[in-house]
Amino acid sequence: MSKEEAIIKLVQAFRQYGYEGATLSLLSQTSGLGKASLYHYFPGGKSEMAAVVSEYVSECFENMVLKTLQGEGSPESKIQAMCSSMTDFYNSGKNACFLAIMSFGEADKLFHDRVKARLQKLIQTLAQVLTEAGIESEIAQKRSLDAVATVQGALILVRILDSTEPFDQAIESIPARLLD
Amino acid sequence: MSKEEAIIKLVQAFRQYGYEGATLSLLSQTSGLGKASLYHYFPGGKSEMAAVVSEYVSECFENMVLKTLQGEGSPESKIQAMCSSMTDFYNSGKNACFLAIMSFGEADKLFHDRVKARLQKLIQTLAQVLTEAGIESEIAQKRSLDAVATVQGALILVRILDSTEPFDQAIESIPARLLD
DNA sequence: ATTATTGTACCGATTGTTCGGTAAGATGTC
DNA sequence: GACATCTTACCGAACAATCGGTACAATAAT
Repeated sequence: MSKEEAIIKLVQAFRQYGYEGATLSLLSQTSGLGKASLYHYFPGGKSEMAAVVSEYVSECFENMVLKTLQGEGSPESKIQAMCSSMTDFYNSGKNACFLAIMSFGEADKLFHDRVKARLQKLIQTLAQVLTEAGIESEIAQKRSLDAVATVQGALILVRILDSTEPFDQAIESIPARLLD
Repeated sequence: MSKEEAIIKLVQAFRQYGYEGATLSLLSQTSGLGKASLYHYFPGGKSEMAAVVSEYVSECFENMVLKTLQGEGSPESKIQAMCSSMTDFYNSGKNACFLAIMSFGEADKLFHDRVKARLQKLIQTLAQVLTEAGIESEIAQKRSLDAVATVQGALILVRILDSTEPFDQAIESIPARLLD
């Protein structure tokens, strides 16, 4: 098994159980690798596993979602593309957000700065697109923040309510909410 | 120390560290009670502590927030009152939402149904106020869902970004968003 | 005197982690 | 081509520490 294959399997475990809840034996079980083998790939132990997995997910997010905002095209089409890619990335809301997962308890102490930076980058990138659309910088910032919060909240509601409706609805509302 | 005082102290621990992260020694340390004392008050152990604390927080929420939606008065004033009481309840966003905390990992398995029911009650109560304001039932449902998601998301952003601005902004936007 | 509360010592199980070692393939030496 | 060497991938077993939980005696309160 390659390291990347291992990482992909670990993503699921951390997403579902959180940092504290994802025990080594669970990670071993989920990945199909023995505990000692996990330490072969991640000498830094559990925190390195979470860090590497976090990095991997962030790269996926950048390639799948952020990239749609940075290319050519009208702001409207970019935002539409972002909504579409977000639906894929979060699997219609069934995937919890890794940043949110890593903002609790021990994980927060370990990764707070990195998580914060990643979220700021998302908000800033989104706000940039809005200014391209002629929206004043301060308002663009506010709307980006609002959009990100709405999606984050929707991800929580999906998990609690056992329905993807909150996510679908949130995504649907994003374009109009950002561009007025 | 009375049981209620103990509960109040336990709230902080669960809120900050989550269910899995709140170890018994941490709960003992935070509450100032020895393990034996904790088991005296909560014979069911950690899961009972979480359940009782969860119940306590929910009652607080009902008395502080939901009650403002159920009394007399215009829908506008009720919603304004809800926003105000929510700001108190969540301490301007610095307090994480207990329902969200309890929707992860092991806690989700233990309390999923109860958490789901509480959230549904909030959404339904809010939608009820909107229908009083003459808004069509289906739209009322959607807007309530959206408002709750926005607040939930804002609570996450506050924690990650170390700023209460997302929460303040979310609360500020709620009345207009609900009543058009 | 009785009940409620608590500190201490302990339990088995599980935590994250490390060690020693195996199997296989690549690499080098002759 | 044959042998030794080295790296990579992996695992079973054990480590100290901590987990959630219990038993019981001591203390405090009534």
